Amino acid sequence: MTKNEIAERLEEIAVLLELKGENPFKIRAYGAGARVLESLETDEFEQLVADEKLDSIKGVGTALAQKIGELHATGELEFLTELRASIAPGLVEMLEVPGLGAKKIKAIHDKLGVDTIAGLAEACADGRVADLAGFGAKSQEKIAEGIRNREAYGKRHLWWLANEVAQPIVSGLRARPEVERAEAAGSLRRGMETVGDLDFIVGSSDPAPVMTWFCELPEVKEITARGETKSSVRFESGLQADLRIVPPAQFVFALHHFTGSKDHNVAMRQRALERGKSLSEWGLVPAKGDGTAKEKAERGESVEVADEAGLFGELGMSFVPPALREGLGEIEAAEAGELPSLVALSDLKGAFHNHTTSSDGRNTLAEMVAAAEQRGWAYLGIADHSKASFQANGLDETRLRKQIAEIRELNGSGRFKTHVFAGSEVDILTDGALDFSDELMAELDYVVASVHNALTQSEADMTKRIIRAVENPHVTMLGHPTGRLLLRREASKADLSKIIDAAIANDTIIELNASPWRLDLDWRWWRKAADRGLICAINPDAHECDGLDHVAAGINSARKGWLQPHHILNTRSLKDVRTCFARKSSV
DNA sequence: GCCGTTTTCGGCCCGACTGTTTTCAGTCG
Repeated sequence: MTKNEIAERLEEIAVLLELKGENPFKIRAYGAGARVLESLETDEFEQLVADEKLDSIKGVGTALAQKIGELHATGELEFLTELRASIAPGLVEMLEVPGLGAKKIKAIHDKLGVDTIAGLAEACADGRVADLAGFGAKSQEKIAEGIRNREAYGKRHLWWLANEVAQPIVSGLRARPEVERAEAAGSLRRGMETVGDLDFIVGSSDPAPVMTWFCELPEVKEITARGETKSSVRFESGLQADLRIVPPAQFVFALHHFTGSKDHNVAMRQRALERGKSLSEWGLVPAKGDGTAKEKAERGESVEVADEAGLFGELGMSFVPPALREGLGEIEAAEAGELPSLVALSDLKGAFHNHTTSSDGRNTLAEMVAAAEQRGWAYLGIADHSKASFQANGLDETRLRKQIAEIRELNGSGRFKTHVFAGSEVDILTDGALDFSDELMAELDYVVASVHNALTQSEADMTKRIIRAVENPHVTMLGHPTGRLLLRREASKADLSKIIDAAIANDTIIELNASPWRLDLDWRWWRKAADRGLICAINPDAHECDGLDHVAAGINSARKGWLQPHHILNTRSLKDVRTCFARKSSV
């Protein structure tokens, strides 16, 4: 069993133990074990298993090492099998209902004998839930509502769409006279590919009118909590938003706290404690002394900081950009002054994977180039679909040659300042062969090779198929390597480690497809891959002019992957990109 | 279940809000 599959099993154990009412710290240990496994490189993990050194991993002790070892060797774990058998799957599902946690689910199960969502809905309908100790009419109605809207409430939201909702709210908050500072925090600020809910942090000494303004936004469908300093609302789409208002002096601490991630915060707090201080959303206060952190902060015992850089500085660290705050080594790097200078949107000088009306785009070649010029890009790559993608009106050899000629003519005309590269998004056929001949591909400036069919091949077949394409000397870059569509379609099964190795060995670039629905290759792979020499191309996969702006989503992911400008092809000058393409095509 | 420059036991991050309670447990982030 692979390391990520093992991590999933540990996560499952954590959930099941929670429903059993186990010691919360034991539960946390399983969850922490799962996360630490996910962060390990596969080779590293396999070595540790071979050496029987699993317990040398921080967060993995004797018990977890034994269980991980058993899962790795046999793919099964008796402990888990028994645990599963002892808990009805319906109880696990109930965790998705807002307001229901392990304790309440246990009470419902123990006292009412209910072990399915349907059974719970019935128990709400006939009033049995309200009669339970610790429950009442309101809890019952909330649970019933949660079951009815389970699908919409449980759903995550694409970063891009959530950001479109969030930005006007941030602007609206900042425009209010009572508001000194306002930011969107949470996973949105960290640039995660999907977002569970929105978190707004406001610094103000007069919170009441701000709270009212927020709760009365026209798009609010329901107010799920309303207090003096915190309110939660739900929008029509099911997206939930929280507003927290703190005194201006505490704004930076609250912003940092609610930006997260949880792992990052835990590490930051531990670091503060090592220095005799306690960090919370209220401030950075001495760990010793009377009262809670909040009380100390209110007595003025917190250090004062003007911004987050000041907060990190107090803990002897350089500023950690929100994108890196995932608890994946950023604390250590910041302490050592070894944080990367992350790539920024302004570093991009163009992009390579874009479509026109020749295949399935909505704008013509000239319109797309004009849009690139408007954005100040030095170059734009056109890579329309190849003939195998007939559903996308892919170009055959004749139409492609005609397009190449058009592009050469456009470049020669001097009509646009933006240079156009003639490329193609060539289908990787089922067996790994390419949809165009080597001769035709040699006529292009570059080739993006992508998989568009037979996405459900076995891992072995898909890996072999993609590697064969990556090894073709005419393939400049691999497009959307896993084919995933966020929240809609799972990634294809493939051994990405092997594919990355093959790309590095063959001087082939891998795309970070910046379409907000794809963000593929996922940011979690990039840090180590780039360290080993993999070059990235951030490509919007634009199907219309405005689609070029999706590079911003790609930049978010690239930053999360610790990428710097020199890791990314499209930060290079026109001249350098030409050199890179020429080297590849002269092979 | 994990961890240790207070090391083999006793901690483990912490606060807001809700609902059901009369002082707090549960959920959430």
